[in-house]
Amino acid sequence: MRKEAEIFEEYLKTKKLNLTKERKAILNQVFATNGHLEADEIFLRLKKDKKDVSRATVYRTLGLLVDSGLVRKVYLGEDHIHYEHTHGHTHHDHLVCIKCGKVIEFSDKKIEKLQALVCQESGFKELSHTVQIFGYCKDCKE
Amino acid sequence: MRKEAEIFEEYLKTKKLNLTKERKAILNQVFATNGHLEADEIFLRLKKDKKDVSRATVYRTLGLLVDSGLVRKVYLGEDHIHYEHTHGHTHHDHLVCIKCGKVIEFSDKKIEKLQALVCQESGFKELSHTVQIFGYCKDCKE
DNA sequence: CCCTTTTTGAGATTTAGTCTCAATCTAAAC
DNA sequence: GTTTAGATTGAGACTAAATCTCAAAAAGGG
Ligand SMILES: [Mn+2]
Ligand SMILES: [Mn+2]
Ligand SMILES: [Zn+2]
Ligand SMILES: [Zn+2]
Repeated sequence: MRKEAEIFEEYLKTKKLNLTKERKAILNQVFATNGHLEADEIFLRLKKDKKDVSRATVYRTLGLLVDSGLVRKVYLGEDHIHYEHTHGHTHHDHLVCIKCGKVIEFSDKKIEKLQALVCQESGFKELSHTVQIFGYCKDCKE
Repeated sequence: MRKEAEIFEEYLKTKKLNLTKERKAILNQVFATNGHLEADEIFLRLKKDKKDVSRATVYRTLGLLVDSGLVRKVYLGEDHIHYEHTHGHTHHDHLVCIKCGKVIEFSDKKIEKLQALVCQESGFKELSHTVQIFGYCKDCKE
């Protein structure tokens, strides 16, 4: 498994961009966190760590990380986007509890295969997908 | 197939709310449109039709329509929500072309069944789900 | 060192959506 | 038909996510 900083730097090079200390700090913060992060959380954590970076740079860098394929956006039914790193994880999708907010990850090869089939039938070239199932988790249903 | 206004009125009654002319205008606008609407589009169309309704009322009523089950929110990868009416349609999900913006609808019973199975295994009670597949449509891929 | 390009941060801006509140409407009770 | 409590609305203030602007700073290649 190659290190994510290495991959990111390589990606940046192809765009003639540099891996600055700000970008590295954001990368590290994203990969230090398991689960689903919001942009502002990254901004605030870096501030606490005295690795201050502006909000603009956080958003700009998240965009680069998504483009590089190391990170993806996740829509969890809220009014803002979450991010999760994908490097070193198998692809998965989400069950979202609308009561307690818990997010359960699942992956299902069969579903993925059928989705690929749907795309094939439409002549559609898939780049990514997201599946969200909203409802009540085990603890919240009744 | 029961008329949507009837269903909406019934739903409103259970909440001790009335089907006002503003709510009716919004309902009509939503059901007059096939495809995916944004809140502001509804606001502007009503303005053009001289059936002026405030933005606040549009958002408030869309919330009621979603709660009533006649309409659902659709996330298409943009920074705002789309709405589509569900009454009289079979459930479907979406392929979204990231180049031309086209949205292709699909439905697949097998996928739905497998999703239900995933929920069952997690003890999760599904209320709704959305699947979005992003990529290039037939005309845009190459 | 010079020169060009990249990068950044502060803060302004945009935009979706929500909230407030006073005025108006509704409907049921009298 | 009057009264009255509750529902409804619109204008515009407000919030929050995300983007944009632009001048200053940093980096990189000679
Ligand atoms: Mn996840
Ligand atoms: Mn649709
Ligand atoms: Zn829960
Ligand atoms: Zn297309």
